[in-house]
Amino acid sequence: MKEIISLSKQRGFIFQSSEIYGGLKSCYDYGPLGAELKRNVMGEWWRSMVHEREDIVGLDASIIMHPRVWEASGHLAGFSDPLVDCRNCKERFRADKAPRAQPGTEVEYVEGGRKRGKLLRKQVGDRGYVCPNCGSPDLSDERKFNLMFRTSLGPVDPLQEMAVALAGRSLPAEEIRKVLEEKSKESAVYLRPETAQAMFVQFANIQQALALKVPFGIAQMGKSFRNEVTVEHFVFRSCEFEQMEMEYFVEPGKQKEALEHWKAKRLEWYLSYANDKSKFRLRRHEANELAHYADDCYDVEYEYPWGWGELEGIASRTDYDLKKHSEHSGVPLTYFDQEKTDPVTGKKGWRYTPYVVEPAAGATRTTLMFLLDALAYDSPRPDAEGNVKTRRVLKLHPRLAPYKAAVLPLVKRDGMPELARELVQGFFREGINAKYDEQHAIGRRYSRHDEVGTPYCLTIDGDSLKDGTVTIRERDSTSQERIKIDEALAVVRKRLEKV
RNA sequence: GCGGGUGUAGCUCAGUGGUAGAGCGUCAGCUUCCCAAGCUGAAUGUCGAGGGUUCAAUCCCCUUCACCCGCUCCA
Repeated sequence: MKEIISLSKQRGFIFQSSEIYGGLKSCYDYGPLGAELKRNVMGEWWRSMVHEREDIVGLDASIIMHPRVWEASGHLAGFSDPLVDCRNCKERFRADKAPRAQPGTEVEYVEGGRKRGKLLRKQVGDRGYVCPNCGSPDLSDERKFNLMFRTSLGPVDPLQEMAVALAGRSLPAEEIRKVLEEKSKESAVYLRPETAQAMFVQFANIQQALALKVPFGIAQMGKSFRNEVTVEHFVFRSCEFEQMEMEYFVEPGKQKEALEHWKAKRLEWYLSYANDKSKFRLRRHEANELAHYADDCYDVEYEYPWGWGELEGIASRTDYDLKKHSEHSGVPLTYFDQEKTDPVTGKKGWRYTPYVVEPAAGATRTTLMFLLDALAYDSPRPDAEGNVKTRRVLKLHPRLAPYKAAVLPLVKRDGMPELARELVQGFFREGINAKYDEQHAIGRRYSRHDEVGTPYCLTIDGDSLKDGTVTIRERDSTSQERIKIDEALAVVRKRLEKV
């Protein structure tokens, strides 16, 4: 992990946010190379999910939505669970998920929450639960921890409203909180904690505008925000992250089939870009870990340096979301199929609320995963000087690589730079991100491009000027072949084609 | 949030209670026609931030910020 963090910084993939100010917890910036990589990851997702599918369309919704969206989705309630710290074992847990115990009864627990040690006794408090980890009733106060970022929309400063409301009044903490809550609620809006809701909220608009027939899907990529309890593992879990989600709407009863389709399809997508296919797996959720809206769920997991972790969740969300939004908004979010027979009435024509299968991937995580998957070291070998060097190379899939080709004049004279610049312009005209590079000796340029994953290096040498050929060097094997300059573009384009 | 660790040049790291070092990299010049080449020269640090102890702190103490490794939830 340290390797990839270090490489990320050295080569301009990922920097810590606001680093000169000491950095900001869990916030990261994608540098020149990282920006390209992440764009490519997301571009490939969009291509496979939207462009190559007749049944899926795209959406790019506002990050700030009507606050009632989150009321309907359950995020406002579900995301403000009371959290409690255990004073004995220091565990932090959700009060509503803690084991219940009769207030007043005396319980035994081990000091520090260890397996063996001093036995302590204490009565269960009025709240009627104990620590799920060590069983101790010695707990901190419940604290509300809202996972959504809240801000205020509009020019009115809610703090001023609060100040006026509270001026000169002496109230207990609970009362003050009520006033603050009420005053802030008037202008309160939230940064979306997932992109999914917009696709439910715009279901009817999209279905009608494009005259879509079930089954169909709506896909969206973009930023989401969550005040995570703990942030960890570099960009793996951060408060600001990027998602790639798709909601696939199907006829009730067809969700199982769709889930099967998407779990296979999505795993295959990752594998088609990855080097080490043994590090991927599908894991089915246990009944007790399913979200309240889901009736089944699979995770695509990757074996990160710290163990197996999630890349994408493929959930069968039932008709929960559309129904909830329909209830809260009063707008029917249903689909009418003229051909089908209504199973209840037996008449032709069936109006129903579609079921949803949702492959929801983390774009930020996927970017990190591809970096981890790509990092490789060749076996050490001596260089021209006899010093043993280990080649570090990012074996990124060519379609994900920030630069597709580097165009290098072997030396900076005799017209080589001019010819190389001409060639690189040709790539730009084709929309292929190539890089002209004339700094340093050729070996060092190869090495730098290996480290950022550039799959092909095209070198203009003396022969190029005479016979119009160029050498093309392949990143992983470092082998070279000589091709015609006129054909260089076509050769690279051909190799970039998705297999 | 708790425990353990880390923070010194662009990067990787060494170091000492008395005005800071290496390797690599960077820049300039010369040389160089294929895998981090050579020679010459040059630049670079509020030693993470704030406070304290001290004649003197990068080093000792306190606070704080950030990251890494464990413990738990999500994409």
